[in-house]
Order: sequence, then C-alpha cells, then structure tokens
Amino acid sequence: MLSKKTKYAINALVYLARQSKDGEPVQISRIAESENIPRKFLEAILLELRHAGMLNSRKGKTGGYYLQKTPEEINIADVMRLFDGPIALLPCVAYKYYERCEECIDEETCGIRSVFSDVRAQTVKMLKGATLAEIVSRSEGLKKEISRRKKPPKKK
Amino acid sequence: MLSKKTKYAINALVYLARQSKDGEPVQISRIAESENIPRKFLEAILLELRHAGMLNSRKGKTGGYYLQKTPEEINIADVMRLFDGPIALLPCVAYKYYERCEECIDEETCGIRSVFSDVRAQTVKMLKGATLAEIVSRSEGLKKEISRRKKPPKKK
DNA sequence: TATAATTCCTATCGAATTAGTAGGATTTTT
DNA sequence: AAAAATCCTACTAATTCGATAGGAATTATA
Repeated sequence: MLSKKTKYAINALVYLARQSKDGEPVQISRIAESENIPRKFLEAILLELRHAGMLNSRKGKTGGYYLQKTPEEINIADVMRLFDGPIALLPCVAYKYYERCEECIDEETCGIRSVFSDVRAQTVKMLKGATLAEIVSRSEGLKKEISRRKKPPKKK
Repeated sequence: MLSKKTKYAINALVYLARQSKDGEPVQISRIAESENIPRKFLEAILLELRHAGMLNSRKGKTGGYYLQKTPEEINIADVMRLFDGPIALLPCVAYKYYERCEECIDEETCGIRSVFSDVRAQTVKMLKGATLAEIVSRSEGLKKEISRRKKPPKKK
C-alpha cells in the first residue's frame, strides 16, 4: 500500500494542477485544509517535492507553492519512487533500486523473479501514464458520467 | 515491496511444488537449508500456510510439510494477501480489505482512485495467473534458454 | 523600518510493523 | 522410553511511519 505521505503528495499535486491558474502560488495551509492533510506534515512533503524539482515556491507574505513542471510532465510513478522507494515488489527486479535478494540461489533462472519482473513492467507503464493531467481528466470524466446518470434522458 | 515473510513463503511453496513427489512430507529444516531461510522463522510461516489450507503436515519422527492443493491451485496473489494484506495500493480500491481513505473528499469522482483501480485489476490478474506450476514452468524455460545459449548451434 | 505572514529546516517522538528468537508442549515412530 | 519432528505462545530489537515542535529566513506592506 501507498504510505500516507505519498497519498498526501499526490492529492496536493492534483490540487495544484487544478487550482493554480497562471502559476500563482498557493499557500500550504490552503492546500492542507482543502485536502484534509495535517498542516505540518504537508509542509515537509511539499518541501521534498520542491527538492525533487516538481514544485517551486515563493517565500514571504504572498508566498506558497506552485507546479514547476506541466501537469503532463508529473506522473505518479515518480512521486511514488520519491517517497516510498521502488515500485517493484522484489528488489531484484527494481531498476533504479536494484538489489540482489540475499536468500536467492540463482537469479537468472528464478521463476518468481520472472513473474515479478512482468508485474513491475506493467505497473510502471500504467503509473507513468498516470500524469496529473490524466488524473484531472479522469475526474472530469467521472463527474460528467454521474451527472448524466442523475438527469435521466428525456422521453422521445 | 514484499515482506521477507511473503518471499520466504513463496520460495518454500515453490520448493515443495518441486520436491514433494507423491505428497511425501518434507522437513522444515530441509526447506530452511535449501532455501536459505532462518529455521525458526520458516516454522512460523509454514504454520500459517497450513492454517490457510495451502499446506498440510505430519507430526512426529517422519513428519514434515506437503502441499495440500495442487501446484495449479496455489497462486501468488493468495500468498501475498495472507502475509502482506491487500494487493491494492489504495485501501479504497481493495476488494476484500476495502476501506475508505479518511482524507478523501469524493470517492466516486476521484481520478487517483480510478488510476489505482486499474493498476490493481491488472496486478491481481497477473498474480492469480502466477501459480506454483507456472513459476516452476517459467524456471524450466529459463534453464533451457540458458543452456541453449551456452552450447552454441553447430555449423551447418 | 517595523511587523506580519509565509516558507525553510532540523530535531524529536510515540506507535506500529518487521524480522526474527526462545522455550516448551504435543505427537509420532522406533 | 527415547528421539525427532511439528505446534504454539510469548517476547524482543530495530526500523519505519505519521506526525509535531520550534525557530530561522524571507518577503510584502503599513
């Protein structure tokens, strides 16, 4: 499961993708209240996102955070790696965080590894496609579908 | 990432799928040595697998563990759920372990949830297909491929 | 130029989880 | 009766998670 940190990070990023028109900074406390995230915890999270180059900030009285990249360039895979580490379920199939399984007898012929290698490839593919833009778009789609269902079609 | 417990469990199960001819029990200490798993830890793991109905055991001098189901019937998804809980990355897209995200504002229109729902579906599908039989078969396939590469084809 | 409001940053903390270990009870074969 | 295996409960050290505290630095504005 995702850590709360990662979940909060994604929610904050999506919020910024929606809110910040023309890149105007949004205050931490505003994001925290809107997204039900503990203020101080969010502070630490946004800081890390800035260090990772996804966000930028302005200090002082009119300060706040805003996206450093476009919503198309920020994806869930990168956010997850930043806070939770590898997406792979086994260290021996991770790409950036590769590590041999200590108990492993023969990595090359390991059927377990083969399975988890496939799982990782599929998952990474899907999570890279999950950009902030894609998430916002999906949400819009869901809203439309629901309002369509609530207003039943007129009789002929 | 998988816990060591889950990894050990899978390795032990695959070992049993390979070793136990005609369902003869295999001793814990033998599995532990062969698969590089701490003896006492493995003891606890096998016990859980028995309680879950995947293994059975015989006590006493000629005792040990053996598969309770066929290698086709035991899959990685079930083992992971047993030790690590849900396969879903968000509680709100888990099936058996469903839980609302506390911070969530509207589950129905959540684009994040939509993405992770897809990821879960794909992952579960792959992990259910990953039976002990499939894993052993993949391993055999890999062995053959390697030996083919080492003996280069004869000249015409 | 003071001050109010914001981010920046380090340190700390309690609770939960992980990865085991200890030790003896129970069961079965010889 | 002894040997050898599983069964079962309890414990523990180390790490991670989810946060909080408190103040330094920065910036707009009265």
